[in-house]
Order: sequence, then structure tokens, then C-alpha cells
Amino acid sequence: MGIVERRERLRKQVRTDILKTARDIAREEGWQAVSIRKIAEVIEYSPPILYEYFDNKDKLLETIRNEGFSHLHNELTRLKTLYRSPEKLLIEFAQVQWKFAIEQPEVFQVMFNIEGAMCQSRQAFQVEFAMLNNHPIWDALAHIRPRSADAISKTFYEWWCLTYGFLMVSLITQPKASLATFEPIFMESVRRFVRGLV
Amino acid sequence: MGIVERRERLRKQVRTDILKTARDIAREEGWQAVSIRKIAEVIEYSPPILYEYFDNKDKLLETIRNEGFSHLHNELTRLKTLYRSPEKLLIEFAQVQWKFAIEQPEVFQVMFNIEGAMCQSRQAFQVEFAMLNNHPIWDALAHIRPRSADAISKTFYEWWCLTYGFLMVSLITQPKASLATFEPIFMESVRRFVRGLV
DNA sequence: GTAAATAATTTTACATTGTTAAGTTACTTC
DNA sequence: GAAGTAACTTAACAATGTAAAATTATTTAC
Repeated sequence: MGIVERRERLRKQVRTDILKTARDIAREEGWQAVSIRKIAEVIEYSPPILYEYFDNKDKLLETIRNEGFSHLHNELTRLKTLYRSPEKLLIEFAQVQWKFAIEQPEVFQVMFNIEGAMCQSRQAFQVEFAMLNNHPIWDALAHIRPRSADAISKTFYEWWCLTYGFLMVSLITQPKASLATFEPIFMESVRRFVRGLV
Repeated sequence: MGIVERRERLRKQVRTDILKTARDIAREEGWQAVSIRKIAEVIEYSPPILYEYFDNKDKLLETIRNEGFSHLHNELTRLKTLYRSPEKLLIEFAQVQWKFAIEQPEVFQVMFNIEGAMCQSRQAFQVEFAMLNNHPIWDALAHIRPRSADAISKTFYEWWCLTYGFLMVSLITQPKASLATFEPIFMESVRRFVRGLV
């Protein structure tokens, strides 16, 4: 009997719709405008239905945040298979980060609690910024200049502050239309950082 | 008759109390917890009184944001009188920025719409990031390495992305208790940036 | 010193929010 | 088709920003 499967498929679809709708509203009107009721209206269900899929609004945002971080992480591991040179990997990944932040600003906003997005869970940060080896970026830095784990961890942290920091400042302070102007400045900063590593 | 003056003084005091209370609540419980009613309760007035002092909640936050930016700007001009060397000025100002962000995180949060703070007005950014000469930082960069105005403006922007970006990433992703750990990393990044300018 | 005028403040109200509990409808199984 | 279960909605609560109306306190004019 495919009844259970059909139900499961439907559930999955509704869940995806909820997440997509939240992102859509956020992109159009900002995260302050995202409410359970508005999402419910768009997906044509009553508001309490959302609580069948997410414990609360915070967990919904947490899901979007985690998807954002794991999307970038997947891109990073994909790039690792493409480029042997650690320098190239860093630069290409920075490019991917920029593209992601510009194309999906509403996800980036949730990832870092900026511009009205607010998610309590700090779990994603502990994963992203864990200063352990075996992270592709950490490895790349270690390959470019082998040093003590502590020294590399420091550079690892500087990397995230440079890339994510640049993106945050740009997304927060610049009007959307003029953002493209800053991409070359960003990429040049990244290249200088990579050059300065040796 | 000093009646008008007395009233004016009282008004000023209440206004200050409102701003201070907002910051206090934000520091203790975060900006999501700051509500007109809660502020009113603390200053022992009914909620609508707040609208005699600020058009709305957004304007209240805008005031805190502007005060934050002008405080830093004042510190910068103060430092300019203390240090002749532009390199020294940059490094000392970075130190002031760090101190400010750590000691008054709730103000920093409003300045950049992070961690639940949300203020629509972008006015402060236009002032802070206006790539014009006569800004102490812009001047310092121009003195360290004289170039075209465009080239300096680019570096000027990189400066803000480095300093504010580093602070944002740190404030957002790190638990308050461990923030102190990152100060030397921040300062080293700034020094490398300054060294790299020549 | 009292009445009128004005300023200061509060009470009441409305729409919107997240979220829960109770109720209802639709579907599946026997 | 009846019983049981899953899916869903309605109604409700407390908290929010904010406006209008009502009230109280203070000042001014006589």
C-alpha cells in the first residue's frame, strides 16, 4: 500500500513549501515581515499546521540557517575536487561565498542574524568556526604555510572574518543595486590575504 | 520664569532615560526583548508617553545608532590630535573600535542591525561610508600612500570591511565570554593591513 | 483665589504577532 | 457502513506597536 508513502511525500512537499515561502517573503519584504500567518496563507493552510513541521519559528529559521551553511560547505568540497592548488581553492571559494550572499541574501541574513533575521541557535557557528583540521579551508591554509595547529587556527579565523565580514558589511551598509560594484574590491582583498600567507 | 526651562530639563531627562532603558534591556535580554511597554514600565510612565519623545520605535533605534556612530567619530577626531603618524592613528582607532564593540555590544548591534536589532534608517551608513576625503581615516590612508582618490576610496572601504567585519563576525558567532581571546588576532590583522598599505 | 486654558499623562482600543487547546472534518480500516 | 485515526481549522491567549479619546495636573488670566 502506497498510502504511507504518498502521505510522506506530501509532508515533505509541504515542509519544503514552508521553507521556500519563508525565504520568498523575506526576500521581497525582509525578515521582519515573515510571520507564521503569512506563510500559512501562501501555502493555503491554517497557521497551526506549521507547528506540525517545525517546533516554532526559531526552529524554522534554524533549518534555513543550517541549509545555508551546508550548501556552502557542499560547494567547498565540490571545489576541492576541482582545484589542486590550495590558493586557487581559497580564491574560488571566496567567489562562491560572494555569489551566494548576493543571490540569496535572505539566507545569508538568517545565517548571521542580520537585517531583521533572528535565530537563537548558535549550533551552526560551532560547526563552521570549529578550529579543527580536516576542514577544507583549514587544510588549504596548512598546505600553503605549514605551522603549528594554533597558528593555522588563527589564520583560519581571520579567513572567516575577512570573507564573511566583508560580505556582512557590504550587505548591511550598501543598497542592493550597488553591491556588484564591490565584488572586485572583495576579491582583491581575498587575493591579497592569500598572497600574504606565504 | 524658569518654568519652561524646568520642563525642558525634565523632557531631556526622560528622553535620556528612555534611551538608556532601551540599551539596558537590550544588554540584559537582547534586542528582541526590548518593547515600548517594557521601557515604559521601567521609566514609570504609560507606553504612549514614549511617542512624545520618538515618532516610533524605529526612530528610537535610529537615535541609538547615530549616537554610536558619532561616539566613534568623536573618538577618532580625539585620536587624531594625539597621534601624528597615520599608521598609529589607524591602529589606535581599531583598538577603540574593538573596545567599543565589546563594552557596548547592544549599541554595536543597533549600528549594524545584528542580533535582533533592526532599524530601517540607512542614513548613518551613508555618512560613515561616504568615500570622501576629509574623513580622518581617508586622510590617514592617503598620507600613508598617496594615490588617486578612487584608489584610496577602495582602501577606505576595505578598512571598514576589515574592522567592522571582524567585529561583527566575532560578536555574532562567538560566546561573550570567549570574545577577549580574539582581540590579539583582530589587532594583528589590522597591523598587517596597515603594513601592507605601503 | 477661582475659572479658563493648556500641557501632561493615562485609559481604552485596534490590528498584528507567536503559539496552544479544543473542536471538526476527512480518510482509512475493519 | 461504523469505528478509529489522521489531518486540519477555529477559537483563544498573551504580547506587541501605535493611535484616539478621555482624564488629570499645571499654568495663566482675571
